[in-house]
Amino acid sequence: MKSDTPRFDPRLRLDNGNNKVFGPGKAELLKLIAEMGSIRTAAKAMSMSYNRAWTLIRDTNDFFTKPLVQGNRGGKAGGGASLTKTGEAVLKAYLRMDKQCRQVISKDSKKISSLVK
Amino acid sequence: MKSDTPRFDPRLRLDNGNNKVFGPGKAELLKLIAEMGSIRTAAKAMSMSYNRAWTLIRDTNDFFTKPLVQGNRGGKAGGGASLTKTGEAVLKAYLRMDKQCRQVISKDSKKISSLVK
DNA sequence: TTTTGTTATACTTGACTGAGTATATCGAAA
DNA sequence: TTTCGATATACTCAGTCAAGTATAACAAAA
Repeated sequence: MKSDTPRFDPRLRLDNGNNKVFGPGKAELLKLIAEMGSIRTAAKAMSMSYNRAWTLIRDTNDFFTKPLVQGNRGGKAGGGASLTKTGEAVLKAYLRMDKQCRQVISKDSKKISSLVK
Repeated sequence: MKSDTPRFDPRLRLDNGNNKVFGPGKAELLKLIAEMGSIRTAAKAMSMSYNRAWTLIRDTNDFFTKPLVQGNRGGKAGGGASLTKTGEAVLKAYLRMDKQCRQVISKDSKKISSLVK
């Protein structure tokens, strides 16, 4: 049973007034880095330039009291990146929020979607 | 008890692939139009140009099977705008979703926010 | 000490987007 | 029939943001 009717997407964003501290994009990026162990590979998986990904991570690391991503240069494989404990905690909490939101909006989301062309 | 710690904002967006069909901006605009009875006044209240507001409404009306906003030209007051039944229904459902999301994310939102500089 | 593939960083360019501007349209009331 | 303040619509312009490009730094292994 597949539905191609568009549904609401809860885009949870944390903003500090001037900057987009954390949102769905950074969450997805963190998730992919955790899975793949590389900023470069994660960026490619999102069809995002490495530059953009790196900039997002640099900013993210700056916004929090402790960095969320740790990068490692050199070595046989050239290097890699992984989530810190803090990064894992933030990602986990974010994913939980996202899931819960999708659950509570389900009914109204369908209702509104049914009125869309 | 006021807290100036930034919190997550659930930005519920309905997307049809190419277009942002409905989201927090249009919801706010509809809400203000309902309250004020005018696109112009509502736009000003959001520090938004009338043009921008009108364009958003035109698109919104196009996206749905029935228009959400009805504009009236002429008359003593020059005209005005109001929500249709559909518009009221969509806005009401959206606001309900928004409220429920804020409730379910409360705990995790605080948790993540506490890690922000 | 050369190779390798990644992270780290600066700079330039092009596309998108909203603001601004201008103008036409409308219809009730004066 | 003139006025009035709003809706309705088409343009142009500037600022923002991401993509692209280029290059340095790095450290383990061959």
